[in-house]
Amino acid sequence: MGRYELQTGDGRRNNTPPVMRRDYNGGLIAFSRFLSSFATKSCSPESSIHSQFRLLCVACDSSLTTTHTFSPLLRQCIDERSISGLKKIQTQMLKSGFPVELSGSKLVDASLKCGEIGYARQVFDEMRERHIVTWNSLIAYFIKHRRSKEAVELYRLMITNNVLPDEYTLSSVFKAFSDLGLEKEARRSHGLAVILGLEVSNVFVGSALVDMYVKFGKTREAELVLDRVEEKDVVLITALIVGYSQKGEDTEAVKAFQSMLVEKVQPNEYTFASVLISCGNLKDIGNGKLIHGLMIKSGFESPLASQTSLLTMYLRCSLVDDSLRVFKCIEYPNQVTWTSLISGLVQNGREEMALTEFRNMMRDSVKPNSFTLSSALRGCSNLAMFEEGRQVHGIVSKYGFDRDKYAGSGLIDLYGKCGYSDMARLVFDTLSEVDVISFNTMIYSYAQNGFGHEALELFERMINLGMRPNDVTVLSVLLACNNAGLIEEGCAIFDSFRKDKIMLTNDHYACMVDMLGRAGRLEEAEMLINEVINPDLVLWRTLLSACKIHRKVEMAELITRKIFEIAPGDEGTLILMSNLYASTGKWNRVIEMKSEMKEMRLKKNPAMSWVEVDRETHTFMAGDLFLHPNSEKVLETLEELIRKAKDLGYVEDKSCVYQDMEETAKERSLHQHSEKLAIAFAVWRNVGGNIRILKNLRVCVDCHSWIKIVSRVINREIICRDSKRFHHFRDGSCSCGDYW
DNA sequence: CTAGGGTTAG
Repeated sequence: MGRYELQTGDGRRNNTPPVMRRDYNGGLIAFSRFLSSFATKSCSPESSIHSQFRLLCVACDSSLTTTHTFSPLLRQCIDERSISGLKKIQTQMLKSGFPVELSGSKLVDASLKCGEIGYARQVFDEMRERHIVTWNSLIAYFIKHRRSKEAVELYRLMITNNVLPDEYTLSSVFKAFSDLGLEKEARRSHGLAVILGLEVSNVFVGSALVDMYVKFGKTREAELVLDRVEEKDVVLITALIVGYSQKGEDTEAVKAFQSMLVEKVQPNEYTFASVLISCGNLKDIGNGKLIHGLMIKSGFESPLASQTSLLTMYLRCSLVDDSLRVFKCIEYPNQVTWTSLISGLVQNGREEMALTEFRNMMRDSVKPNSFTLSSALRGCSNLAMFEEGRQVHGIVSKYGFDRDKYAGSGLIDLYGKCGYSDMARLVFDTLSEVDVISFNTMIYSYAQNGFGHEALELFERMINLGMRPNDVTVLSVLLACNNAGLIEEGCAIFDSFRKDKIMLTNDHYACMVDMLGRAGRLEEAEMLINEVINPDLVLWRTLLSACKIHRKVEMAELITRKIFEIAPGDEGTLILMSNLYASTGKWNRVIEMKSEMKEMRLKKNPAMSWVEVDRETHTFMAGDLFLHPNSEKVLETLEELIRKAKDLGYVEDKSCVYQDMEETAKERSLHQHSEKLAIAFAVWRNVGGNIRILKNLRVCVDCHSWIKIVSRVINREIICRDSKRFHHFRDGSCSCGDYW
């Protein structure tokens, strides 16, 4: 009998299993205990089930079993995920005279714990009468595996079978209702919970209800449920805080958190994770830091999700250094943590760092998702980093996000901002699902590249698909019309949306003012501004720049007075006026403007251009010939390009010079504009393919006509992104049609 | 034997 040798609870050696000793005092209990200890002491699970089973058969034959006797063996089967074991137990149970109605609950539970729904369902279906626990177990299983539809179906079946749900049923089934959006049915079950008194008495039911109303977006009703629950706990209150936070009712979230502290309910990692997001949204760094301290004091600073929220909070509050300090303390950042860091850095204008962190993430073999990729792509497109963006595109493909709408709109934005709206369109056409934002991004890409008709066509398609355009859509379409000189189309679209006043913001009006103003319809533009309730600085400045284009000094002076009422000594206005006076030869007034600027300690933004050559970005500043180490070669190339351009008819446009100087000096000044230097550099370095340059200001008339001719001279496309839009120079003309 | 809440995006 060596194989039955075991250590009993009191330490004595015992060579005979209790059942063999026919111990009538508690023999059953002893047998169960024996099986348990056998199960835990066994080294080889395989043999353990087998031997236990043989013992069980002995017990059954001796009629020494209750359903309880099977528990240790069931536990063993669960540990080993042994469905065949469960089936043997069922057979044995039936043989011992236990009907499935009696053993079913345990079997269903064990089977579900083994992850085997099929067998559980089979046992369930065999039962003619089912204990409430059986229903609950199955429903909970479906909820846990996000099979909400099956959960609800089972719940309905339960009701039709006249089985009343209890607190367990209700606390899980509400999640399925919110998941499926079954609000009406959910409310009926809520009513049932009220009738059964479970809404107030059971905090599990209460928090499930709060969570459900929160998911339906009904925070007010969630509040009402919470108020009725008798004994409020962390989970209940946290569910409501989460609701506020996700709905953007951030002030409410912080308030609920504070009252939770007053009620002496201890917040935990979940609570911290959500309330910190609200602090971030509110840019409430005071409460944010306070909560950070509380989190450390309560010992909940280590769970990853709460650390991620902390990181996000600091990033939203633009405290990049603090956020990096938090990040450094995180031992194993996951996908979400990295994504939060990368997107936060991009939002704070730290694109280079964001991309470095993106590479670090890849190095650590943390998989990116569509959130991560769209953030990394936005980092690239903000700086028009084409090569870097191409590499990220490679990663997008590698992880199978080519057809994803989030990563996709990042790619569309990237190609759009790098001047390749055709590549952007290729991405757009492969998306598996498009929504308003995909359309907006694509329309905006066309808009900034001056492809007005394409943008309008897409807009029309969007309407035909029954998609509701939003304010960004309208702005992109208007911008497209503006950049392509499609004034009548733009006015028509604007008028059709004007009835829908909510859609139109100051930005829309600014776009229209720019459009009309540039077309010389200054009075109409001014009438539009007067229509706006609160015309802002940008609107007036837009009209002012139209005055500058058309050299309407008188009107400009009137507008300047208006602007100075809102913003005395506004920098942009002074620069515009100075340039207007310069182009109309009023040099005295130019000096006045400049001295005023000096008084205000304002400095004009230096004009700069960037060009990417061999994956390296080179910077050029207007008039600064010695910024670059190869300035001699650059100048040599530039002179040659100017000479060749002149052969083809280029003449300097001296009205672009806003300084009073000799004519030859004006010419020299024009020759040293930053975009000319950048192009000369790219030509000297013999860039393959297109030349792409980026400017911080708008391209001037002189450079524009020069670049047109140069594109023919070197027989290459030159793409220039200025502060507003793209110009594609090809074979002597520009995509903007000389209208910008 | 069965139950409730969290972090990232265009």
